[in-house]
Amino acid sequence: MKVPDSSEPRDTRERILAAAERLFAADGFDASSLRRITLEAGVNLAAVNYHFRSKDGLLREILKRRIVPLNERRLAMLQDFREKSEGLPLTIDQIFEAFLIPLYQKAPPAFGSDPVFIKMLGRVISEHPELFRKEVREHFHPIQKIFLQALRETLPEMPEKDLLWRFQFAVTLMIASVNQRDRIMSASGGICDPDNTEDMVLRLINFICAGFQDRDFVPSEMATNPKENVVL
Amino acid sequence: MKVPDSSEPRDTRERILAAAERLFAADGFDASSLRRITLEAGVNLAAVNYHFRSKDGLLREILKRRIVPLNERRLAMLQDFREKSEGLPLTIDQIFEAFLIPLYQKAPPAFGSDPVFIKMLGRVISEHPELFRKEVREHFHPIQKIFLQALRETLPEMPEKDLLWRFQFAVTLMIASVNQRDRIMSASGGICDPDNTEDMVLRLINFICAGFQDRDFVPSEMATNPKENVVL
DNA sequence: CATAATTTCAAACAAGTGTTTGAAATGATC
DNA sequence: GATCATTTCAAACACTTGTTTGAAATTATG
Repeated sequence: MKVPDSSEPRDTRERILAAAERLFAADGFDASSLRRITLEAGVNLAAVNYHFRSKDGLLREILKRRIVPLNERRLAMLQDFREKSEGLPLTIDQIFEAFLIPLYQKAPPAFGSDPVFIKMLGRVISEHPELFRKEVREHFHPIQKIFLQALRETLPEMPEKDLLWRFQFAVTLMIASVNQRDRIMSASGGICDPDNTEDMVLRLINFICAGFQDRDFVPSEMATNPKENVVL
Repeated sequence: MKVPDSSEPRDTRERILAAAERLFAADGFDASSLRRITLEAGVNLAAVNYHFRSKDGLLREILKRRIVPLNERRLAMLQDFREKSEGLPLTIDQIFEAFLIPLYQKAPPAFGSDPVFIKMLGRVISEHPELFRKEVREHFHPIQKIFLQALRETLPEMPEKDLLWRFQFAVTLMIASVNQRDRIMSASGGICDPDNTEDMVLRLINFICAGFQDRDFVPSEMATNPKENVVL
């Protein structure tokens, strides 16, 4: 063993998964070489291909390990709210609390105070959207369906397309807020601190729920008929 | 010349810039090799290093070319609104129309119907946040300051920190909506179509402006005191 | 037209990538 | 304790990357 703190005997797989998740989140998928991952994990280079077939296989394994318990926590929280409200439709706040908060919780086993998984998710989604289309279809779509149904019960008068768009904006913002934490921090002059996860997620829920409120928005003529030759 | 449609004589620089911007937007910075870029541009491989010093230099040149006219269009639109409203504070809708719409316009010279630049921006921001920190400081921060000031005039009673956070959410969502267009399309079953740029940007403005409306949000006990050992 | 500066080009360079290999080490099983 | 399967390891493989080189072609200048 190369690493000094090698305690457990047969944890090669786990060490690789932990190091890879952390590096993917910090530097992205392509930028995290297998040599770097195996070095940080304290295992041999060939171990990744032995245990996970390929680098892609390693990513898929990380995803599988995280998504299932994440969605269980989401559904449990939604169920708790349902029991409390006894038949009445949930509030938008409750729906998005159940949808967002589990994402920003430390996933066991924890690798630090960061919500590493969603950070990794954001990076890989924008870097290699095709790499886990299958996992998205298999694990995210069913959950999304459940939460969309809850939203429909709460907002029965909202047109389907409006509801869908706003929900997609919510998911997009949810992912990107973690992904762009550096930009947020620097652009706000350090006043907005995405590392204060609890503060950020509550503000996020508040912003998203406000976005579901109806308002009468009439785009200006400049928006619909932009002048000059630049067309929208 | 390798390319069949070589018409103009000394446009090597422009051809590289155009091909690179398109490829960076479509596949990301790392995934777009100089060989691919120069092949699509119909120029020699070494031309990039000759004209732009390095691959990083090429990216910086693209950024410089786009950001300046973009911000000019933003300020012009803001000024138009100011003249129309004669001293009165602008509406939130007007502020974000001026901030967002120029971003989604085709930038001249146009390479297609896509708003290529913001797509590229989103990819590079999440892939290499450090690569254009300087450009952000130099060109984005001043603009942001102007629009934040306008928001402050419109919402004088909102606490500074709340205003800043919501503005950062707006910027984050603005970038990510283009960046995650594939995910949005697939997750909504094709109902939400980000390629319909005009529709998306109007919905985006509506969603963002709603997020600036005040509402009384009290996080549930589950949000502030999550049960079990998973801490926020 | 000759000379000088600029630009293009094919070729090679050094470094890094994911993956494979086959032998050594370790583990479990009888 | 011998036999078998599993796991580890150093080394090499085939490939791609951004960059450099020095000569050829082109353009501009006197």
